[in-house]
Amino acid sequence: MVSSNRIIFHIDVNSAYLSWTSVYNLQHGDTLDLRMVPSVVGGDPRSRHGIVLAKSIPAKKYGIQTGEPLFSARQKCRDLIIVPPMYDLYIRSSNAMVEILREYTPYIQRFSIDECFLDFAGTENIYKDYIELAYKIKDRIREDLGFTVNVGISTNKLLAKVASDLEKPDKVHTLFPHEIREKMWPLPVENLFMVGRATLPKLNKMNIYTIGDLANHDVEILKASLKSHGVLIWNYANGIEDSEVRSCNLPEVKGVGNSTTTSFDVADRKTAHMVLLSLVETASMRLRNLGNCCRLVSVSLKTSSFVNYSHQRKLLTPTNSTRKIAETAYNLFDEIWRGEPIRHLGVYLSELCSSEFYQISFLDDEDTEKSSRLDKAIDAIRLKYGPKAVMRSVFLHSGLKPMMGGVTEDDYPVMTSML
DNA sequence: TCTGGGGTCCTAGGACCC
DNA sequence: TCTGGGGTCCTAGGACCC
Repeated sequence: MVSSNRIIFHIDVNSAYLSWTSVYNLQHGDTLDLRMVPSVVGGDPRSRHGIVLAKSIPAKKYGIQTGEPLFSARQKCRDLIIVPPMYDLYIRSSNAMVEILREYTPYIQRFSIDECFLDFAGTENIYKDYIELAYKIKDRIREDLGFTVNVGISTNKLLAKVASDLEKPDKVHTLFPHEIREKMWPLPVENLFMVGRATLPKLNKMNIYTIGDLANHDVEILKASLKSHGVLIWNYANGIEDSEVRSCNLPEVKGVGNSTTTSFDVADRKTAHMVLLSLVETASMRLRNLGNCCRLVSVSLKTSSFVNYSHQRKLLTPTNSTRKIAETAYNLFDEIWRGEPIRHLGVYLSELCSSEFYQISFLDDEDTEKSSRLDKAIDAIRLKYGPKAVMRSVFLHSGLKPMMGGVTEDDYPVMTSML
């Protein structure tokens, strides 16, 4: 049951990756504050990872956007400073922030590495003024940790999130239901959560340009053309949203996947299999760490001309065996590959179930049991000595990493399109 | 030196069953 | 005896988020 007058905060780290790198640099003797100059965090173009992951506010003024190629970002600003990502630092910075937030309420949902929802249910007698509280939290994070956040305040998560996005950086905004018309409706419709680059042109075609235009459009017409998504964004435009701040009972993981853009085009089956094996090593280890088996294995690929396709297969019995999953992935790949040069390969394991059930049946199949014990032993060594401690001999001198894809120990909160 | 990687959810079409 | 129709499962593709 959701109370109608909840108080929800949305905390959003300003230019998260960039701020965190900047603070780290300043703390280590650097004198330049990257946040004050046109700068971005970006991948390495030599390995074909050259996109903007985060931008400073001055970089934004040049029209630089997250996700855009560094090549094009540099054309917009010749003096652009580009720094590499530091993922370990980002996880530590995120955790440090959450530790502070926990002092104010136990009801915290980590929505992504740099965003949290806070629910202040049952605190009416503790906090007299929530706006004052928001300033206190914001300033506390800045003083203790050195980076700034925006705080959005409202009665549901959607409105709080829109509020925190209003004006940056280092700001507190409210967006209560009575303020929707004045503060939210004039905004461009693409600012609304869940209106992405495919939906925007469809809305524009219907003469919808602002969130207010969407809110006041006939919902039946939206439903006819955009199906359930049309109803969802119409509700959002009207501030209607009632999901819980999920601080516990987190939804179970639906699947684990790893994918990679290779530093060169893969042109032969054998190399493709090696990349797939490397991805399966990472994904299946994550699966085992979760205590799960999967029943569905999917392989996806992107060609050098950016065409995507995928293929999947349901297994007769669930598994978490590296060998079994890799063999399935090889077969799937061989069945779909049309022979073009490959830029990107991915493996996704889903339809998960607990691995405990299958412990017993391992005894039936000597081969499966052996393979499971081997996986376990290798996982333990990698946990203790690092992922490079054990590698399959095929990777020796291959120039390929034996375990591709990220998210291992510190499985940080997943980012999703669900509130 | 041009375009990432981790997710969740939805839809459409075809197979298959009764 | 000139072609229904509902339900479910499977698969591929694409939407969205950060």
